Amino acid sequence: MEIDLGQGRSTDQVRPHNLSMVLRYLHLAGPLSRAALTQRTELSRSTVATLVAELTERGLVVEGPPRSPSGPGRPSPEVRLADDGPVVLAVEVGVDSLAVAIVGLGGDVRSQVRVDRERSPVAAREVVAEVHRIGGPLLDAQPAPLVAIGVSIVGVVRRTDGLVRIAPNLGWRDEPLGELVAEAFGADVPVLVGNDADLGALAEHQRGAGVGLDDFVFLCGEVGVGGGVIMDGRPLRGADGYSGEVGHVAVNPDGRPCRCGSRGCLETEVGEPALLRAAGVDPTRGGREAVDEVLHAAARGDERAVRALREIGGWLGIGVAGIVNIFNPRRVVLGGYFADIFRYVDDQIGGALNSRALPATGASVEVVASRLGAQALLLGAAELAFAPLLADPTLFPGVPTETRRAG
Amino acid sequence: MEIDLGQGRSTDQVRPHNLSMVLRYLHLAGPLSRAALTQRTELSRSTVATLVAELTERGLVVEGPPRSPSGPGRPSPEVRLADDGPVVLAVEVGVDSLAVAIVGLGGDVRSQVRVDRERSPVAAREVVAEVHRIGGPLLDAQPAPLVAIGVSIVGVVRRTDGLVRIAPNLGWRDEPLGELVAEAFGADVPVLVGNDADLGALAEHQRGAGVGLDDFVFLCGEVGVGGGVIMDGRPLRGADGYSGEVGHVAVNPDGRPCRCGSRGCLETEVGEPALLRAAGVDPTRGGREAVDEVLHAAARGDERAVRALREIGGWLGIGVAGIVNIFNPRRVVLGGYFADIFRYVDDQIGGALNSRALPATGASVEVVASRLGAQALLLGAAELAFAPLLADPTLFPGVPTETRRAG
DNA sequence: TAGTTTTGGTTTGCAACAAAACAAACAACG
DNA sequence: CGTTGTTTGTTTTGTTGCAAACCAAAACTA
Repeated sequence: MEIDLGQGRSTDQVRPHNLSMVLRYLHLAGPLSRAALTQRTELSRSTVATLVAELTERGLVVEGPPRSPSGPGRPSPEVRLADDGPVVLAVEVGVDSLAVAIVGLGGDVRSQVRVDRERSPVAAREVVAEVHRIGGPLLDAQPAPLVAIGVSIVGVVRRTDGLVRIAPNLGWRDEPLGELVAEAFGADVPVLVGNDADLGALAEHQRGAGVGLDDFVFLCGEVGVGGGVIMDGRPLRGADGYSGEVGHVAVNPDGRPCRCGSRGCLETEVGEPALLRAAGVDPTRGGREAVDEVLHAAARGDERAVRALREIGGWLGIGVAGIVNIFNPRRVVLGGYFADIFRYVDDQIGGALNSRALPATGASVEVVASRLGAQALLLGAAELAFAPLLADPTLFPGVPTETRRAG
Repeated sequence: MEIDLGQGRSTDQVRPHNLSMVLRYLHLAGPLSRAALTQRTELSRSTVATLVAELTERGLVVEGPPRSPSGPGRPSPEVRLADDGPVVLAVEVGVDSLAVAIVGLGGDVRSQVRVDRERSPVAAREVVAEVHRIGGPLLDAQPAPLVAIGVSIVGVVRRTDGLVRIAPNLGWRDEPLGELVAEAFGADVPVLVGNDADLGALAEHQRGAGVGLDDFVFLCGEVGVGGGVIMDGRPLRGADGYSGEVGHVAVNPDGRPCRCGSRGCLETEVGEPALLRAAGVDPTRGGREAVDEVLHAAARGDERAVRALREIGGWLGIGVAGIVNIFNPRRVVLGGYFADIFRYVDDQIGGALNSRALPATGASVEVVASRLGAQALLLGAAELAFAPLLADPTLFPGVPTETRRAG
């Protein structure tokens, strides 16, 4: 029961912190003049100069000529992320597809491959082999230094070690996905694994519909329903990293039984199979085309499709209202197939919020569709992989030039 | 859409941070030798010496003789919080009672008064007048400098300004409670208002059943059900501060209608009135005696009381399981009247967790009763009031001795 | 009483940022 | 086309705050 309040701070932790801040501004806001950096960081000009110099020396940023239309006064050189800076490998293991991408700082997707997948259980080793088959060439084809691998997975991931505790749609239990990936790529870089909805939230927070918001929830509709929560500007994790699993919020007392043992969970009522079933499409087909079929039918005015969407929208609204009551987010971002059906269910979600959310909480929330769409998970995986470097840019370049305090 | 990553850090922000850390260690862990402080903070001896010297000069701590049974080596003087250091006024506006206390650093309750209250709507001004009537003498009777007033209220509080948006049990809507209290006491100190469950969580985290845990949920049973959530060591707030309002999680599809417009909410199924009604006690009576009556009856083996407790336990278990799924806490702490009935409902909550919580999440959680009991809310209010001072001890003593950077 | 251990106190050194003074680069204006 | 004003980069100097090293002090141990 030792109380641990963390460590005291010494002067030499100031520098990494400030380096991190400058790098993160460039990472999120894009190229900025040195003058703009001094303004944003509220540091002095001399300090920003030394910080940029150090980042330049480390090969993370470059200073270019000032942007053309400058005002009066001496123009300030533009600082931007180096083209030959570090990259990460982002991997997305989804229900319907596998994707791999090379991503640089600033969310810059250098190359990308996506392949379809059968919607059936597969061994983890097979998936990893396939990932390596399509990802290997990408890695070989690019010269920039790889610093980490980030993996997004449709499943529940333990925070401490990245173990995939359960991934129902893949038929996995307790698969050490990170280790398998590291092994396959023979890479001596860290491999970080995250839940897809958590990573979607991360990506939307930084480059999507959650930019500038400290408190929002990302809701990801697939076969199941995943949730990723950002509170106070930081991902909600929980004791083991399972926080934000909102797929099993109860929405329909008379609903179908759920694999969690309950009945009428959000997941069973608004997962993709529920929509297809309601619309009279074979739910075992699944995938984007099946959903598109329903949407097209609805656009044509097909009665059954419209009714199906309305039904899903109703339950989704109830679920969103519950989530809003619990988390009090500023915004709810709908991703996965929810983004596709959003314009058909928007009104109903609004209605549910009006009738079921607590007045104070419901009034201040906004529901929108994902802005990153299919890219969200890959970008989130990249973000996960870049996180350590962004938190302490002195980790790069990798070869430690001097002894560093353990952390 | 300006991205704000906060400010860069300069060397002179290091000192306040380290002062804060030392003070918080003493605040939470009690008296510590200087040697122990160097160990915990991982700072050098010389730094700790100057930090303690500054805190001593500010009148926050004192150095006393070493504790008697010391080992070999030069004994290290014991540093403890100053007896004549700052105090706060803690106010608790509950359903059944009002309480006021003078609290020093370290959670030291110097004096305290509690009076019963009728369970009926009252004007905010009347409540505040009563608080002043019982709290004024306490303030007059103690010499230490008052630095803030903290108020716990059974209601939903807006974070930005402490406005009480709604307090159903008091019949309040949009009452500027903080302003009223400040006015009544004519005090020129800040008045901070917080939701009771949030403050209970804060108190349990620091001095109760949540000590040392980074992730836990405090569930407070009264007429309604409030929730306070600590995640990653910090209170969950949400966009407006309404986060953690778990009273309206759906637990019973066939339950009674709730004032929120839904039906079978956690609050309607396990609030105090639900227990009394199930046990055949007049629910309008309410209060501790009524609950005690049920508990005594159950202890005697009274069939109806036992069944009532089992019924409540069942719904509470379902609610807890839902909350556990969403937040993945390490522990759930039951406060308010839940603490009193805990030993009767323990098993059922465990059963519900087994059957309804997701395996990974449910396995790592523990449900316990509050350790602070009736003191929790007052201590939480005190903690709220002390928070600014603990975060930056240079705020004390109040008279600014030199210009300080705005922030 | 002498040796060992641990800590407090003091001095010295270093890292990092701020502030001030100066130089450079541009726009606007006459 | 030169002058003036504005803004920024650069260099120098000063300050803050922590660590490390050394010595002295205060206990225990034999």
